[in-house]
Amino acid sequence: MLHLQLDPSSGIPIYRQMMDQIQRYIVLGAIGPGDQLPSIRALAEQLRVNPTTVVKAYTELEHTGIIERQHGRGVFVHRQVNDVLERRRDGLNAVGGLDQEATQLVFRALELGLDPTAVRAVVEDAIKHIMGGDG
Amino acid sequence: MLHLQLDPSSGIPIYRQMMDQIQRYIVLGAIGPGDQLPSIRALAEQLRVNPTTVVKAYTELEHTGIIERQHGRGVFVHRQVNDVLERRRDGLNAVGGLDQEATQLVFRALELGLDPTAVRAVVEDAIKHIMGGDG
Amino acid sequence: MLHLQLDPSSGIPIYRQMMDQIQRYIVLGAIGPGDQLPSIRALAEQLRVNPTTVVKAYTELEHTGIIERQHGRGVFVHRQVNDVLERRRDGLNAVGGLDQEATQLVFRALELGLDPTAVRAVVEDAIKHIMGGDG
Amino acid sequence: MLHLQLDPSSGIPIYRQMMDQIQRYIVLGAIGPGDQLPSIRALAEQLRVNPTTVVKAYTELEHTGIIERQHGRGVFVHRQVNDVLERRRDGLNAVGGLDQEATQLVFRALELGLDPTAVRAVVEDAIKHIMGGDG
DNA sequence: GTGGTCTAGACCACT
DNA sequence: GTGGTCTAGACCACG
Repeated sequence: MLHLQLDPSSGIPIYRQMMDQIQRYIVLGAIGPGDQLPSIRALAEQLRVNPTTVVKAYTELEHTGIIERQHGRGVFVHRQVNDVLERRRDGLNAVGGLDQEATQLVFRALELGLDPTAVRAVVEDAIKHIMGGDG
Repeated sequence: MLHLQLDPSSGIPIYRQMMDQIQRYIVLGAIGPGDQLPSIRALAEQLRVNPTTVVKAYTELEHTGIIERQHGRGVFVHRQVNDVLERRRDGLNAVGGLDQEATQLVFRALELGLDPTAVRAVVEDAIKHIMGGDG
Repeated sequence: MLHLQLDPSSGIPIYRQMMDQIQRYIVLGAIGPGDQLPSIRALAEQLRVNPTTVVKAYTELEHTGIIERQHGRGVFVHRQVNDVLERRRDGLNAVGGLDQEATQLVFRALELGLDPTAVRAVVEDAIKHIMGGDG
Repeated sequence: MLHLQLDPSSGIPIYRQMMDQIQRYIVLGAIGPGDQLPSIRALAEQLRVNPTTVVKAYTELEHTGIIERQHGRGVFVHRQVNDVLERRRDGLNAVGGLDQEATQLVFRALELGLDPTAVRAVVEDAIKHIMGGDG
């Protein structure tokens, strides 16, 4: 059962929040290649969001090759999803790995008035949250 | 002389880019409490953007308590800006405005096959890189 | 149906008049937490003002925590609006209740050359105007 | 010695704050007809404001007949200031520039959970406090 | 000179 | 449909 946590007032588009979280389930192995995802209608009802929002999230994920929609059958994790992730791994490495994102994070922290120690704490929290509490 | 670098095609609103960079100047100490900022018109001209866009950036920064606008006189770094930053430091440790970004970072790391220790190292490098280079 | 009365020649900015009146509707309980407010375009049309003026009123009200804007969905009375009003109540009490404002009012009256009886009359009018269910 | 208290960040124009307070001194009898007021230059220096701001305050007060400027001699409380105040008393009872302020006061009271009777009491206290304590 | 407000209208993003 | 951003330009108010 796919459980997504949405925050309409976060400033991040709902369809984006959905995409990110579905991707994470896949990366963490909670769902794998060929697994079926909830129907648009079901997910929309469950999350109390507009069906078109689900459509947008699924469409974007399909464009990236993460999922595949089969007419009349449903939505599934793409059978070659691991290839996609693999290719992405290489792509990120080519650009220089996570350095840029980490730098960005630290800058954002400074802009918010946090000091380095606070940044480390936030990162630790994220690590704990992801590695420890997965479904 | 405040120099801002704008990227109109980044997807990030121009006023947001301005806010972030001005905040950054303040956090890094390039400008301090009471210092005057460029006038709306001057900054608009310099950056080749519409004055109302500058107004929006300044207005939002004023709402956060970072700057202070004085009708007929100009725009200034708020005299109690350090109090504001201090309060943020305390307040945002619990609320975690950076949580999502940090989570994103860790997930990207997972996609790359890195472990938590490697993430910490990357973040440390970023901190050193940024904090070590100030005058 | 939210009915706002604007006076363009009052010297008070239109967006400020809108803010004040919407706030009053909420304080008086005419609209409550979660209720939807008129769309920007609808309100602009109804009041014959520019949509950006409505945007400004709504933006400021959002900053105070009174309302909540949801991209693509609409504008709503903030679900925790009562918390905001509560905090404001406390704030006013901390500063010394209404004494300061009342004193200010009487002083202003003196500056205008009014005597105490006239002040009482003005206050009575305000009470009648608000409590008496104005059109 | 005229002592004015200015708050540049109150939102109220500085020249207006000056006008209000000078008027208040006169209404309360601290200074009377024919008394000399500080020179523009002296007042500007004392209050650390732009001389043109003092000029504006004095000019506006002169237009209302509250003060008179005598070329080369200085600025004085108008010798017929009491006539002006008298005329106002008669004329402005109906117009009431205080309506909005009174309305604000009543609304704040509502936010505090006070009823109309309590508002009247607060206003009475303010009147007593001001009228009772004059020289 | 400064900032404050408002208009008219375009184009984009989200639900 | 909704809100979000940006432009161009006018006019007003303040110091």
